[in-house]
Parts: sequence; structure tokens; C-alpha cells
Amino acid sequence: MDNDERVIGIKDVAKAANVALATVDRVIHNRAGVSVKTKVKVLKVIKQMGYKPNIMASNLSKSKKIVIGVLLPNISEGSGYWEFPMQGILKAKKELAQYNIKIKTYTFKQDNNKEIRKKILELINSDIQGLVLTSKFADEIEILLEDCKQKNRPYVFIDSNVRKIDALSSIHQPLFESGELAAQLFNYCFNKGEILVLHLKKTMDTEGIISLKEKGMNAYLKENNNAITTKSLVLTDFNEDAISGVLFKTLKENPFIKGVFIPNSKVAYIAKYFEKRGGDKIYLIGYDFFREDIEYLEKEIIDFLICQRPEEQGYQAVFKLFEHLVLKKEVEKEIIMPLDIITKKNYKYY
Amino acid sequence: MDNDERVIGIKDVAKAANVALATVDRVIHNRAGVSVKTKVKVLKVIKQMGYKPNIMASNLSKSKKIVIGVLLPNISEGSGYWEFPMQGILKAKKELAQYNIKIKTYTFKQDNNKEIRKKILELINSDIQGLVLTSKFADEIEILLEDCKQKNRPYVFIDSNVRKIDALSSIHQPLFESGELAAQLFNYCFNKGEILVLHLKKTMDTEGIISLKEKGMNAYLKENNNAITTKSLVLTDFNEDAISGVLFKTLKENPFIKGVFIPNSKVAYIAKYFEKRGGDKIYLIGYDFFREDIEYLEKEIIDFLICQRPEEQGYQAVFKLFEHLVLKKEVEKEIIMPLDIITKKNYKYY
DNA sequence: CTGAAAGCGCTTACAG
DNA sequence: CTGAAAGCGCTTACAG
Repeated sequence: MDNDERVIGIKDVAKAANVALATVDRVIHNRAGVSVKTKVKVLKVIKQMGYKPNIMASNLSKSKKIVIGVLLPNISEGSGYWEFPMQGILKAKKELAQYNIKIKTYTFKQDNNKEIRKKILELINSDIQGLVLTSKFADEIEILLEDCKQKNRPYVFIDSNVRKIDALSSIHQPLFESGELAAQLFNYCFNKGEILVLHLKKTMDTEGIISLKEKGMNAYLKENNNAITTKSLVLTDFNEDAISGVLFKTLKENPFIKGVFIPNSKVAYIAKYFEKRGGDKIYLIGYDFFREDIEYLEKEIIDFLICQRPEEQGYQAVFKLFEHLVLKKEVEKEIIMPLDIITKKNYKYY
Repeated sequence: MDNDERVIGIKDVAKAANVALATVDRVIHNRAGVSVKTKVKVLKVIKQMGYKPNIMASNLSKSKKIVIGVLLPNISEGSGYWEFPMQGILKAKKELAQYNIKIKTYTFKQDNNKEIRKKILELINSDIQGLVLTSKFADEIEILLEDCKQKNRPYVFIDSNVRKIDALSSIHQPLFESGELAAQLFNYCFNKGEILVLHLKKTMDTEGIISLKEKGMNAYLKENNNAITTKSLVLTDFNEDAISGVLFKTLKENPFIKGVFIPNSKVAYIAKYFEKRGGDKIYLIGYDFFREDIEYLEKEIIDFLICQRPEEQGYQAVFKLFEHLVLKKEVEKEIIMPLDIITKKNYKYY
């Protein structure tokens, strides 16, 4: 299993093929300037001897750095969700600094189209060799993707709902299934009643994502428990009073509501209302885990959060680009994150 | 933030300190043969210039390999649990092969003390520079640990219930809290009744682990719902008929049992019985996720599994030794794994 | 106690 | 199209 024999290197290949080191190097990297005859000969020897390049040596002698660009919303606003992928990206950055990898981040305000366009132009005119981004701005980024394609720059999506065929890799959570999971959890909490599905609209949350989750939920209920139904409600105003008003009215008119499903990362807004409200227990399930959720998890106002390891998504995205650019490895076209379930009793270890 | 200036190396330090390269190297690695005066001078310059060694170059020029030993039960028997840490270890092995890291595995049959002793002796007489093991064989491994201590060989525990002060790191799941979590989940399933805690005894499962989980469960119930009580039962015979007999009798005599808690990885044994049994739904919660559980998850006979990322534990253990031995990094003394919750609807992505 | 030099396995101009 | 040589930033004998 472990062979402790001397590892064969480019020098051995050169000798065996009766060519110079530089020629072997040219063949390995598929560079121009080698006769077909020589190339075939060298490739044959490489295969025969089982030559594997030494990445450490390769990197050491390589002069230029590899720069990976990151295009994501900035973290100081909105749901704060993007803080987590960014943490993973920074972790990868630290680890990969050894390999001459640089990370350049381009952040923007989510609803500032002018700024987004500016960052896209910067990226197009930059010297990056790979790109991490999210697919939630389909309209804005198409031109950037087109540019990447032309320049043969690989890009990786994180938190992307769609699988982009031209991407090196797309990292995402299974949306439909997460809706099923939420339904299953509600079904453990009560046997009959109604689930209120709250669509809290904001720039970033495309309706596609939310509706896919809702479809998953309905599919589960249809198959497993017809005594639980769902009812959708769209909220556009996030003002505390507005939320209170709407929820008070809705719950009063629909006394069978036993659970509330918030298919994005805004549960805390809703939990705030339920903290003050009396009456029968109403179960709350939402997405993503933030500091402000802890209080409500502890009080079991929020019962379950479905999470998608945003930090790991960021880390993986950079790492996959590294594997592709430096290690020349095959990279999975699609990486599906687990559906993590967070409750009062396990959030501390997440 | 990114400084693209030339990175300063050992050569720059040598020049600035007015000494030879070799001397700087000696100081960096704290090797003997440097006058105090020179050492102080060099250290000062290193600090001043912010010198960071280049690991790739360091590794490239280093001649000897680093060998990490792994002492774990073999995977072809029992619960098969150890297959997962081993997978993580193999993943780390592949990744770290670049760094001249070798992994030597020493596996044994769980209940074969003679073989365990033999492997321990092999390890003592081996040339390993680090060790991964599990703390579940406290009696057998004490002498090995003592030997490691004397030889200054770092070791990392995985799946360890105790925090060993001399270990480089201990990787484990929070046991008490996992019991609390199980109780919380049961509490979502029913409001009153009894939970049967099944102790399935086998060599590897120390009573300490199981009782800690049970204590966590009781603590949660005491605090949150007095209408749910627990009842313990010890099973020593895993024969299908024996299990059927005991369970039939117990459930008949205790009609208020609404849930069964199996605080180790043997849920499937019990699920088998419940598959055939009629009557009211009884909720099942167990630990760890195996292929044979899938069938029962799908049928919702097993409701929840609490998992501790065994694969990641194996990976991390090797990686932490790598960080310590090669990168000379600080390593956390204790790494606590998240309490993952697996159900019918998310196991596919785990 | 200190230093000069070779070498790790590649890549990169440069020369032919 | 091909090769000889210098160099990446360290470590390792060897000499003094």
C-alpha cells in the first residue's frame, strides 16, 4: 500500500525519454513548441513510470501569483447572511496563502445596481484567474459570465439556486427538499392544522427560491398528512408595527394555524411578534442561523432553523478554484450542502 | 490589506542580521550551536522584518517523510462505525501526500485484546511522529500514551468522551447535550408519556458515554416537561428473537411508552422490531448514520438520528497533526463536533 | 559556534 | 523544435 520507494520526478522522465527537462515540462503543461513525435514519446514514458508532478516544487519555482476574485454583497447590512460565506473565504485565503494564492474581494450594496455594475467592470478589467460569486443577480452578472467564458476564467457559484452549465462548480442547498424537511418537522409537532407560509420580500430573495421551498413543503404534506394544509402570505413591509398588524389579523381569522414557515433568513422579525403574543403555541421554522436568532431559539419561539453551511460554501468555492487552477484536479460540477437542522439544544456547537 | 511587495525570506534576514543562511535556519528551528548573542540578534531581525517561513520550500528541501500512525478498530465488523473516521483519514492522506506525510494504519478487532496489545507494541517500536486513536480503550492504551509522552510524540483522540490533558487535541461530540437534544425532539413529538432508554451493551460502548446521554435527556425533561418520564432497560443479547421478546413484554407492561431512545449506533436492531409491530406510533431516536438505517428512516420508523460527523473527525485528527508537525501551528486542545440531526428528508445530503 | 555550497523538483528565460 | 543553466526559499551535510 505505502510504497516508500524513491518518487520519480521530471528528471527521471527526461532521462528515460532521452530529452531535456524543459521538454518534459513543456509536454506536461501542454505548451507549444514540441514535435508530435517527442510529445508522444514523453507522454508514453510519463504514463509508464507513473510520474506525478510535485506541486510544492512547481509552486516554488513559479513566479506569478494566482489571484481569485470574490464578488458578493457586503456584510454590513440586510440579513448579514454574507458574513458567513466571507468567513469561509477568509479561512481558505489563510490556508492557501502558502500556495501563492491571493484573494481580491469586490463587495457591493445589495440594492445598489450602479455599484454592482461598477464592480463588474472592475472584475472584467482585473487580472483575476478565477471568480467566486452568487447567482442571485442573474440580470446583472450575465455580461461578467460571458467575459469569463471568453477569457477562460473559471467561476464558482455559491448559494446558487440554479446549476449553471458553464460554471466550474455550483454550490447550493437542495431547496425543494428543505421545504419537505420543514414539513416533516412540523408534522412531528402537530397532526392537523394549518401552516402559514410567510414570504418576506426583499431585493435579494428571488421568488423562485421561496416558491421552490413552498412546493417542497406542500409535496410532503400531500404525501404524508392531508390534515395539515398551508396558506401563503406576502409581507413587503418589515416595520415592526406592520408585521404585528398583519400577523394579528391573519392569526385571528385563521385559528387553525399551528405553524409558521419563513422560507428565508428573516425569522427573527417574526419571532419578535410571537414573543409578545400569548395564546397557544405556534411553531416557527426558518432558515439560516444568526446571532439574533439565539434568543428566540433559547425561548423555543423559533423551533427549527434549516441551515446550509454558508461558511463552508465560501471555503469550498475558493478551494475548488485552487484545486482547478493549481492542482489541475477535476472539480465536481455541483456541490450540494447538507440540510442542517438547528434547535435550542445544538446551536452552540454549530 | 493585500501587500503585493516582495515577500521577505531567510536570505533577507541573513543579510540584515549579517549572518549566514544556515545560522538563521538554526535559530528558526531552535537547533543547538548558536551563541546566545547571535540568536537574540537574529530573532530580533526576524520579528522586525516580519519573516514567515515558506513551507513549500521547507518541505521541498526536507529529506525525511513524516509518518502518522492511526490506531483504530477495523471496519469489517460490529457497527461498522469506524469506516467513517477511516474515510476522513484517507481523505487527509490524499491531500497531505504532497507534504511528504505518510499514514500508517494499525487496525484491530474490537474485542481482541491480544491483537490490540500487539498493535500497541508495533506502534511503540515504530518510527511514527504522531498518532490518531480513540479513547474508548482506556485500559489498553495507557502504556502507549505514556510512551508517546516520553518520546514527545503528539497524539489526537477522535470520538473521545474524555478530554485528555496530554493529548495534542481531543475531538468529540458533546454527550450530555446530545441527550438534551434528543429529549427536545421527543418533546416535539408528544407532550406526555414515557421514553424507554435502551442500553444495548457491547464491548466498545462504555457505560459512561451512554449514561451521560441519558442524564442529558433527563435534565431536559426535568426542566421543560415533567409529563414525560424515562425508563431504562439494559439489553445484552442482540439476537432478533431476544430483542423482540424483551421489547414486546416491556411495551405491553408500559403502555405509556411513546418514544424509544437508543444512545448508541445500534438503532437498526430495534427498528427492525418496530417495523413488524403494529399499534400506536412510537418515536425512535438513535445515534450515527448507517446504510442500514436508510430503510427505516424512509419508513419513518427511525425518526431522528443524532450524528457527529465521524468522517470529519478522522480528517481533522490527521490535519491537526499535520498543522502541528509541519506548519508548527497552535492546535486547539479540544474540538467539539456539531450535533447533526438526520431525518428521512435530509439524510441524502449528509 | 559559524558559513559556503549543494540539492530538493520544478519553471523560466535564453541560446541555438 | 530542443536544451543547458539559473533560480524559487529553504535544509543539510561538511569544513573550519
